[in-house]
Parts: sequence; C-alpha cells; structure tokens
Amino acid sequence: MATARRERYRKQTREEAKAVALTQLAEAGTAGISVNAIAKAMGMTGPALYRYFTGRDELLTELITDAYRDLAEATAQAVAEAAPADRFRALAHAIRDWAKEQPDRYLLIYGTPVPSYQAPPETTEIAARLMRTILDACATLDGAHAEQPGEPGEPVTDLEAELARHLEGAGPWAPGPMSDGELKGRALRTWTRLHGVISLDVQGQFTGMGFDPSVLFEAEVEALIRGA
Amino acid sequence: MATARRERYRKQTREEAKAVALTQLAEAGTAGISVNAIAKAMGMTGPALYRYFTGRDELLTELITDAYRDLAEATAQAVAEAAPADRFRALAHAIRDWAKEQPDRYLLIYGTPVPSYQAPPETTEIAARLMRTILDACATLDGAHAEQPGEPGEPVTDLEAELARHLEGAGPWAPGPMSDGELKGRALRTWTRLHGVISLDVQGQFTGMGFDPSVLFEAEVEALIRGA
DNA sequence: TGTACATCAGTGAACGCGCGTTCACTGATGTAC
DNA sequence: TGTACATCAGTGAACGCGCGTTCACTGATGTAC
Repeated sequence: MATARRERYRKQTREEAKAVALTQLAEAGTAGISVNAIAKAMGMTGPALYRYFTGRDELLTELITDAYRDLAEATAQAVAEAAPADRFRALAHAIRDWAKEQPDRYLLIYGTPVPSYQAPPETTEIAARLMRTILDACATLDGAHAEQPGEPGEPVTDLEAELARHLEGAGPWAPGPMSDGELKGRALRTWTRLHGVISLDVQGQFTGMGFDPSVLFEAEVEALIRGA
Repeated sequence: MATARRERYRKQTREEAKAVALTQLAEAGTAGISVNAIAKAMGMTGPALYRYFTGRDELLTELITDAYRDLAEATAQAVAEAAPADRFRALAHAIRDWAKEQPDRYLLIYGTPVPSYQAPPETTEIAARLMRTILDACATLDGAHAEQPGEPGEPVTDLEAELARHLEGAGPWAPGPMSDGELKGRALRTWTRLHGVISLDVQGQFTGMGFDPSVLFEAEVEALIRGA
C-alpha cells in the first residue's frame, strides 16, 4: 500500500496546520486563528486547507479536544508515575506545569468560552477523564489529615457535609466504585482551588503584585493535602 | 449654560453605546464588539460614534475599567453594610452575585485577557481597590477559627508560614496599617479560591455534572471562614 | 515495465461580507452682541 | 428679540483590509491491468 505515504502526509499536514494555529492563538487569541493566514504560513493558499479540515470550526474543535486530551494524559501519567504518597502533589504540579508551559491552550479549554461555539459531546467525556484522575489522587489522601479535629476524613463544617450529601450519586463524572459524596466534594474543591491559582497566574493577574505565584501555589497544595 | 444639555446628551450617548457593546459582548465575545454594529443598533451610522470615542480601543478600555470599578464598588458597599461578623460572607456573596448577574463582564476582567490589548495603568489601581476590600474582610476573621489546632491566627503549615514571610511588605496592593504577610496570604487565597469556583461556574464548566454550584460555593466560603 | 484511468493536493479567481477609520459635507444647536 | 457666527452631531461615500468559503481547473501521485 503506497497510499500509506499519502495518509501519513495528510496527518502530518493536519498537525502542522494545528501547530501554526496554536502560534496564532498565542499571538492574537481565538479570534486571531485564520484559515487563510495558517495556509500562508505553511506556504500554500487558503483553499488548500479545505482538503484537511471541513472548515474553521473543525480546526477549532480539534485544537480544543487535543488540549483536553493532552492535559488529561499528562496529568494521568504524572500521577501514575508518582509514589502513592506523592500522587496528590504530582497531580497538582502536573496540571500547573502544563498550564504554565502552554498558557494559551489552558485558557482555550478553561478560559472564557469561545462565543457561539458549541463544544462537541466528546469534549465532556475527555474532561471527565481529568476529573477521574483528580478523584483518584484525592482518594490517596484519605486518613492523611489525622491532625485535624474530629474523625479523620469527616467533614468539619455543616456545609461541607451538605455538599457531600448533595454530591452523592451526582453526575456520570465519577465512574468506578469510589463515588461517595465526600470524595467528590474533595475532588471538586481540589479542581476549583488549583484552577483559581493557575488561571489567575496564567492570565497575568498577579503581575505587579510583587510576589512569586509558585509560592502561593505550593501553600495552596499543602493546604489541600492537610484536608483544609 | 445651555451647553449643559449637550454635555448630558453626550454622556447619555456614550452610556448607550457602552450598553449596546455589552450586549454584543454577551452574544459574540470581545471580538464581536463592533463600532459599526453598535452605531447601527443605536440608529446612527458608524462614523458618528467617533464623536464619542476616539476608536474601538477606547470603548473597550472604558468597558473594562467600568467593570472593575463596578465590581469593586458593589463589593465594598456590601461589606460596609454588613454587620462585622457577616462581613466576610457579604464579601464572598457580593462578588459571586455580581459575577452571576453579569457573567460577561466578570470574564471581561477576570477571564482570558484580550490579546494584544494593553490595560491602562488606571486598571491596576481599581483592581487594587477590590483587593483592599478583601483584605479588610479577611481582617474581621482573625481569631474566628479558635477551633483550629495551634494558636488562632497562626499558620498551620510550613508552606503557609513561608507564604506569609514571602508576602511581608509585598506590593503596593495593600495600603494601610494592616500589611502583615499572613493577612495578605489569607486575602490572596480568598481571592483565588472564590475566583476558582466563580469562574468555572460562570464559564459553564459545571453544566452536566449534576450538582448545584452554589452549594459548592457555600461550602468553600465556610471553609475559608474556618480558616482552612 | 508500460499504459489507461482514478484519486488526490493544491492553485487562482471570485463570492459577499463586515471591519475600523478618514474625510468633506449638511443641519441643528448653541453663544455673543 | 433678532441677527451673525461658532460649535457640535451626524451623514454618506470611500479607503484598504482580511475573513471564510465555493468552484473549476491543473499536476502530481497512486492503482489496475
């Protein structure tokens, strides 16, 4: 099958187009991603790209799902490679490192949604994969906060308990056996808290405030581990 | 001075233009804000708007500084009106309520930055005003977490202590007498944690997960009050 | 190995569109005497 | 109160630009016999 060469070339061209699109994303945001400009940067004319993508929307969709998958995989791998005791830290740093290395891609998926753009259902599924990794990492923390008052693993606040009850059996985002509400609450709050620091950092909201965001991040991670 | 009428009309027209711009922002994002389209919606031709704004950039800048100021004022007022014991909750809910009521404006200032857009220095100043309100609200919490192990008000983790040291005397964003590092750490983490829940909520990242974001928010606020 | 045909990559012209911004101009609204 | 002038609001035409997308077409690369 000599047609395999063509296949390979197709894939290669698609990847190159997406790579160029990412540089445009970095320079001018989502709105700056232009089919014609991508083609020109690749040394070809605009319409040629329509051999590889049905249109701009498909290209955008691909960028988004790629980013979701990439982040999910990088995180899952980092967690898997870490010793059980370090899994939670590995999770936190994997997400932050990925975001800091490619801020535009992080904001592409967790930033302001592209207006009038409908994410394909596939997206939700991949996003759930990251959630699953967070859940797993949180599970390694159980019993680790024995220094807390009350029973270890017990919610400290009434509202924390309510959140746990509220989350019992919620969503399809926590497949597997370990789907009790408290764990989900932990995972959810881990997500929101990591995202809080990471997103503000990546958006440059800390610039000019005279401190190192990574110190803030470390403190937040340790607080999470402490079960707070 | 009959010229006052003209002045008033000018101001009114500017406000109307900004209002229309906000609806465009909601519908098509930052990129969808168009001078010509705004003018048309107001029943006039494109160039007419150049009597009121030097260009698109000034309009955008105005939208952004307005949003910063609006949020800062709404929050400051809510905190001021609350009883001392409720100040922190008032702060948290003021920010969230504002964001939920006008998600696009929240994302305009705390979402993905507009590419190639340089925020005026004035912006930082107004943003610091909100930070100041957060600091004040955090100050009301001191000693409120006596149920914690260790001295009340003392950092529990090594990294929390390090963050506090790191923030001693940091930035011009904490004017006034109460500028010790621990308080700033608190304020900073209050900000990032509230933002984490609010931004993901406002961006619709929780949709389809089968839970009520406000329950999560309440739990997070109580956890912050507890000093966690 | 050679020829006839099918598939695919890429071109160039053209489509309609909306954008931000400028410019010379018309009318209306204000001010000064 | 009335007239002469200045200021301002808004128009309409025009600028150059880049966008996404279609279409008919040329060449190259593959396949089948």
